[in-house]
Amino acid sequence: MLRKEERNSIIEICPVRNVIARFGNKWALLVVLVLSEHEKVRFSELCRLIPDISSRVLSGTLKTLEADGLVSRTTYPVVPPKVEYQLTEMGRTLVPLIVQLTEWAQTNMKKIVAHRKEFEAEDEG
Amino acid sequence: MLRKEERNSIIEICPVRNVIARFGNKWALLVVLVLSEHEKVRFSELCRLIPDISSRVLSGTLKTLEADGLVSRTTYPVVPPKVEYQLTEMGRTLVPLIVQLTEWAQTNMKKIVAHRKEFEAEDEG
DNA sequence: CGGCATCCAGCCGGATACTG
DNA sequence: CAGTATCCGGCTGGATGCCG
Repeated sequence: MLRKEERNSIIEICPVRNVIARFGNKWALLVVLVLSEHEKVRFSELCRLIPDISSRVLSGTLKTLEADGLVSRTTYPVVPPKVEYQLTEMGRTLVPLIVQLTEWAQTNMKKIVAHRKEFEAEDEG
Repeated sequence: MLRKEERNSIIEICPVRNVIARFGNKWALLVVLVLSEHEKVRFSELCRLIPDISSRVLSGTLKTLEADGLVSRTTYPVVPPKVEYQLTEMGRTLVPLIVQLTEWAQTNMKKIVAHRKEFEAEDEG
């Protein structure tokens, strides 16, 4: 779950790598984004909001985010169980960056895709 | 190299996922960052500037970035071969975002690491 | 010098099934 | 409901070696 330290090297000196590693997580950013839009979200809600994620992976993603202190988890002692997730303060500070990222992506995606096609084409010929 | 389309789902509708996928690439962001600091860089220079990357992986990373149109590659017809990489205009627009990301990381890393330790500790107990 | 080919290990995440 | 357990395929990236 928590990746194990990533052996030595620049990595230890460079905090970025650690963060980026999180973002490498296929669903982490999306989960943060979704949480940023909903205040408090139950596990099953997240499952519905992100249809393609399996419960196992969602669970793992949330646990990582929680471990990092980006997400907090609240359990209610009721039956059936109820658990709510929400962004922490720190988690919320990350949101604007992710949004910018998505905006950049939306702005440039067409060009990128086009360029990629071109590139592959040349590669073939 | 170019990951193959990622099967259907939100993914296709959501450009973000594509971009994030790139950033998931272990070295992509760092390469962009390094390129942003050096204008034109030769392959071997990059190898030195990022000691932990293997030539094979660096090559792949650069090719992906090139395919996306974030990096341009110039070959000089000389012996021994000389190849220079540099950011494209679009690539440069990405740099500020990466920088912000790194700044966020630097700002929050201590807290994150601490939180992670705590979390693991509880988990054990 | 600037790669690509090959090989190979580890991790990531998907599917499925099962619990308190 | 909210996960965990298990199994497993695929991709990523590291090491090494060769080639124009």
